[in-house]
Amino acid sequence: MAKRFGTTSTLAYALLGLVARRERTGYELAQLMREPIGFMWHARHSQIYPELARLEKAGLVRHTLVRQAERPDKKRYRITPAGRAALRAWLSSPLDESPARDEFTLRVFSMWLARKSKARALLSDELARHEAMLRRHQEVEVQARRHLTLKGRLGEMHFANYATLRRGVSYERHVVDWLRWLIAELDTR
Amino acid sequence: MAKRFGTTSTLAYALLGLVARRERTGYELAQLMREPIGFMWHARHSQIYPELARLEKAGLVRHTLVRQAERPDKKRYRITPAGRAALRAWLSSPLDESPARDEFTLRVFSMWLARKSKARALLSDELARHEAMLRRHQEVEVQARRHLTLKGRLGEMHFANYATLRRGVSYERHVVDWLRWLIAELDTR
DNA sequence: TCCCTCATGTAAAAGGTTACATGATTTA
DNA sequence: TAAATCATGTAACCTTTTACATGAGGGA
Repeated sequence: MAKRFGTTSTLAYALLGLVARRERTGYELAQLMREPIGFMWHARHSQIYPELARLEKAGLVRHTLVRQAERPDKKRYRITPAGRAALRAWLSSPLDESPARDEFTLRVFSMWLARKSKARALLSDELARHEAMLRRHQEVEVQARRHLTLKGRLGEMHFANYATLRRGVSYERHVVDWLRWLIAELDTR
Repeated sequence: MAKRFGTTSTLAYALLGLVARRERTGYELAQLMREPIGFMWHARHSQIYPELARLEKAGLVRHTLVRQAERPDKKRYRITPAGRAALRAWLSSPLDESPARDEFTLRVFSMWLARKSKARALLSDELARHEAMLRRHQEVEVQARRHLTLKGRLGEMHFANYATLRRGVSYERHVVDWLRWLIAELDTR
């Protein structure tokens, strides 16, 4: 009979998804939650450390202590078979659409209250930010494409990386296009 | 000297943005947080009613009681000059990027663990959902375009509506394109 | 008869951010 | 000398979800 694992949050699966790929310390996971996977799910170290403890209590990960001389000791976590099974089960579990929270678009919705100069500033700032993001994503995408020739499990893992990066590029491109259209419209009126 | 309004959450501005357009009851706001504005910022009635009370205490909205015979009485809220000022100030306040939380892409990131049939099911379900959303957005966009000829404040308000809808259409189109690419890639490998 | 709509709230719990706490080593 | 990196944690607070609570009227 299979064990139940209490309430398992999405953060848990974000962490499991990273630890499934290779062993990680809490510190490393906190770094990763900024950049590569952070574009999909963000978390701070204050949330990560307790969550790792919970995952370990549930038997989904286990850690070994790595003693260090010049640096603080660290805990290296790896996924257990139960953890991998939980992650796999989550993949095909029903997905209910996550509530949208887009503060920028919310501002655009009330933009008609602002003076045109303020509105323009808001839009061009955002455009600059997304143009920078687009460039950054594209650079990483080029690197990721190199690993694509691999076959088997490892190849599929690299392909998953590549697929999520493509999404990032596609997303930023759509935002940039929309913002450029919006700025042009605003200048015409 | 201008009054300070404690900590004002993004939800507060979502509500103010709606009440600035026309008087609303809490119940109506809760409906709106599902569909039109709900695509930008979502909230439940259990969050909305207390927030309206806070906004009123801060002097940003005021309500009048509307007595009804066959239905429960309701509170009709309208924005105050201070509320409109707060909303305007928020528009040009510094915007820090909101943390990404996209459970679907997170699943794609760990998709390599699943059997191909499961992965396909996950992707085509999501594709169907976004294709439906795209159609729905496009329909509303057509209606919104009709109001675009108006001039002045009202015209700019309708333009803001139209702009956010365009964003919705653009977003859904990017997701649909990405998912179609991903499914095609998966079938090729 | 049962569920949905209208209409407003409160309470408990979960999820997430900010701040507090420590301490050695390296870089500017 | 000041700040950043490595490395782990806890506590207080705010935000959001889920559940509890009430009650009349209309439609399947």
